[in-house]
Amino acid sequence: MKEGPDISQIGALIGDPARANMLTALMGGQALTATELAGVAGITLQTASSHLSKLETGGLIAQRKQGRHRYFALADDAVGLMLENIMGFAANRGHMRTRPGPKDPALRKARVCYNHLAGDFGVRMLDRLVGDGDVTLDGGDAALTPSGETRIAAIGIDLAALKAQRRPVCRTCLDWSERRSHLAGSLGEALLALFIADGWAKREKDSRAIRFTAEGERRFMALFP
Amino acid sequence: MKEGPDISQIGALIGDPARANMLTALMGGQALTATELAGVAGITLQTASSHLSKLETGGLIAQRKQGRHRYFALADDAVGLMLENIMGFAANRGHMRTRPGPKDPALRKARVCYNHLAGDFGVRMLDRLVGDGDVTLDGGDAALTPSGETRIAAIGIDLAALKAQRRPVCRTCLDWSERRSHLAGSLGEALLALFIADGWAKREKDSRAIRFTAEGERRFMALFP
DNA sequence: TTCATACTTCGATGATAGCCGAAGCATTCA
DNA sequence: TGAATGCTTCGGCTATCATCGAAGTATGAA
Repeated sequence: MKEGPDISQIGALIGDPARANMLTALMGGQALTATELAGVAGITLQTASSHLSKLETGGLIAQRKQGRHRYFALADDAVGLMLENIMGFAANRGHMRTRPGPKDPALRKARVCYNHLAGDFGVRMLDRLVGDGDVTLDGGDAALTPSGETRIAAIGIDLAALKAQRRPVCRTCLDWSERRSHLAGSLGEALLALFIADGWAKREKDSRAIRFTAEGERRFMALFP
Repeated sequence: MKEGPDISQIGALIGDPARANMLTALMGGQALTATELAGVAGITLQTASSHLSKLETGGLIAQRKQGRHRYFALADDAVGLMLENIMGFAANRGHMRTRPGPKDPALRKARVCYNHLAGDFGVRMLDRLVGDGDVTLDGGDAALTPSGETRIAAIGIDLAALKAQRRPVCRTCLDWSERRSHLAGSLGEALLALFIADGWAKREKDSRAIRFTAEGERRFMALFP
């Protein structure tokens, strides 16, 4: 026995409630300071610092120093994909944090998944792109077809800039609430950023929820009917 | 905060080395007794029993009584998919169990992923089916096209029987060694079972590795060139 | 320089949980 | 019926680790 990767180290990192809360908060996509993360986990700064260093050596998060602040964020997309995957399983087995709160429907409708759009809206968008032949799927990978490139460029995304990066442009990510995939990768990130920059939607304070304005929702539905 | 599913419970279950070893062993797909699982985890029967009851109430495994034996197995496909996903991440971050052993190449070539074929062979098979237009992908879901149904039936799979079941016929599963998807679902299970029943391949003892005979490999390559 | 903020490190404490020995059920076999 | 096997439950031990107070380091502001 003793073959293959060791999942217990990753599991142990996620297994502590304080660390799990921090990771869930970081799934919101914004980099947070140690003090903020201590707040969401409900622990003191010292304890949080200890947790954060463990998460960092485990490769789950990365920090960026900026002045006297240290901003922590998920290490990369892969962490977000894995966490969303586990969330899907947990939701499936009834491992919910508490009773479903009032924010639950909003989360299921539209939320941030690390850096891209998830929930009903996110799934709908990918469904439409695939259905129209603009995106092809190949396992966890995805790719834009020529017609898709035209469509995305028409929306106002600078595709050349995305392709210049090393990370994949298109990826799929399993949605925990819809149990279907939505669009991740640098394109997924750019699309969400565009929706927010154009005022179609904005992030709720201290939550992963995304709220579309009436006008924004109308335009979104027009783009992905 | 405190929104969405709680990943810490799942993480804690996977986070203990003994339990992680048991789950990895069960990824081999065969149901094992408490005594056997205690062996792979390197602990006594009493301790193993305690771990197993935790895994069961957590929804990760299920037991089947048979005479004076109790056979434990992963609860369902979803558990296998999640574990393989975490393994992929762990391998990616260098969380390996030990140094890569002699069995490592064999595992990467072909192995069992709960109940279906994984590794290079598994990925190749799905690639071919998708490339030939026999399987279409849609996020984590997949579906057979009419031409695919003909092809699968020609191989000798009773598709009607698979469709009669409630579980999905086609699913994709992210492969930890190849970092691409292979075919899961009842069709993935049926195909592996067929390869073994026809003597093309057989399971290695006490390992997830699958060894193809020379003749079996030739036939497999002819089917999925 | 002095003070304040942001965070880390050290040290001590306490609770959790893994672990095993022993005893208790349940099933099968002789 | 008695003995053996397979597994669970109980009780106590121990080690780990999360936690926080206190002290230390680093950056920025006054």
